[in-house]
Amino acid sequence: MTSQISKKGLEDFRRRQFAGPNVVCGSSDEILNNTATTTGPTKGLPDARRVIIHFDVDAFYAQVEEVRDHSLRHKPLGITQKYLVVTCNYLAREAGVTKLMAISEAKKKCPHLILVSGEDLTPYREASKLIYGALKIYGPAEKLGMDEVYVDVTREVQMRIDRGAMDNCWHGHVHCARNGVTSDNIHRPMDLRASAADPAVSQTGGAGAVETGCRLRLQVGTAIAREARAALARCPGFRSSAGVAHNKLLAKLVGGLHKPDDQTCLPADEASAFIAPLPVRAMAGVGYKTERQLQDAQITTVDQLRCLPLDQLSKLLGARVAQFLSEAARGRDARPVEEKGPPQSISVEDSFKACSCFSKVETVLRVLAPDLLRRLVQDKEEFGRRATTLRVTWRHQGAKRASCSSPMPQEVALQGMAVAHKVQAERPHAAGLPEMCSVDLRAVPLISSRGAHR
DNA sequence: TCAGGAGATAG
DNA sequence: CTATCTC
Ligand SMILES: Nc1ccn([C@H]2C[C@H](O)[C@@H](COP(=O)(O)OP(=O)(O)OP(=O)(O)O)O2)c(=O)n1
Repeated sequence: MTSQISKKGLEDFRRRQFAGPNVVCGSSDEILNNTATTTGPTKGLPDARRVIIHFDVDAFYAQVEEVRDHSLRHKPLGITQKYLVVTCNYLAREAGVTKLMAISEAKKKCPHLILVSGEDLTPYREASKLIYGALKIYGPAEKLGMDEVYVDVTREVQMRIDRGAMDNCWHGHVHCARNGVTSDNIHRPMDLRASAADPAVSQTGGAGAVETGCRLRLQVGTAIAREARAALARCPGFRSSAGVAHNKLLAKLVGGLHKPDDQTCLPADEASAFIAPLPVRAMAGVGYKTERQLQDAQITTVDQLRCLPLDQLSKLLGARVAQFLSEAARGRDARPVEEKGPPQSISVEDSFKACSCFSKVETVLRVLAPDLLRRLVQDKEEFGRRATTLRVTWRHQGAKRASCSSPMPQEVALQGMAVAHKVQAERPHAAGLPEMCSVDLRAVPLISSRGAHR
């Protein structure tokens, strides 16, 4: 009910500043005290010894289009899918356009907004590969979606320290929790921004005291992040933001604080005060449902989460989520950076004005099926894999999605139609019944066929 | 979740 | 298969 981070008014403005580190409980140095160890590439190292960088390309689709067509640069640009501006460049954002805004609204905010269709994701997938390739040279890398990459640079950091290849400089911003953070879009509390910096406490890089131990490791991490972002800007040609911290959770949380085209480091002793005032929804993993459940228990911020005993949290959210959140609320996150390899499924989907006539569904399937098959052929050429199962998912207006699977058929479109007919036959034919408004074809799992590669 | 489109993972 | 979450 109350205390939505999305409410209006003064009280909310204050809350939206997430600034006051009025930590209710928990010490301020959980991370340094943490003795948990991780598995994977840096297995055996205490959490605080890792150096993790989270990279996020700014306004990804928009930058891809700007690189493809230089005439789009220096103009407000929106990328569309159906009637949505799915993302836009930062010139458009200055004019008030936001991610996932309706085209009509975006045009009102910014009449000169240039629109480019982003319905074909192929160029973005290609760009994504280049980005990943450029970043993975710094250490084990994990791709999240198309434009984000975690890199565990612990070894690279250690190597530089061993060689004495340090410059004793902090690169980019070093976050100070006293400066607080906000969210520029009230509907997106996960997109954090640093509040106006207090010059007395803010730090924007440069040299200072000679650092040692964990601080030195992070400092070297900021040099690596700067180099990597410079490389990205030169070769594939994308500006990006980055977060440098001791684990994935914190690196991602601070990574966007000085977006666009800048980086932020979070020293271990700032972590607790930094996350305490954040809304729980800011943490990746806390979505719509979890936020609501926590709200029902009067929990909206991370420090409130800290105060709830684990067993009570488990009853609310289940043991797994509770365990993760309990750690996360204290700034701890032992999840390793994992190299995932190629995707395990390929899907194509289209939505349309609700329609029960089969001709529409058939028309859509006759486009989707060849699209899917093309991508499967490409995947086979690239990775020597094939799919065993076809899953058809559909949605009726106002209803939840439903799906059914079958062995991968010869004729994908025909299988889709068969499913559509079966679904229709099983529905009562009452007038005014909601009609189908989206279909999705998914090939899964993608497994190596014998004699592949090589 | 008001939308579009893709992918992962838990139960 | 469904629910939830992510970008
Ligand atoms: N619900 C979503 C979220 C993201 N994307 C796509 C469009 C984005 O360009 C890309 C990356 O998502 P981000 O959330 O990182 O957003 P941007 O990179 O566009 O902008 P920002 O500079 O805020 O990171 O993924 C999408 O299609 N649908």
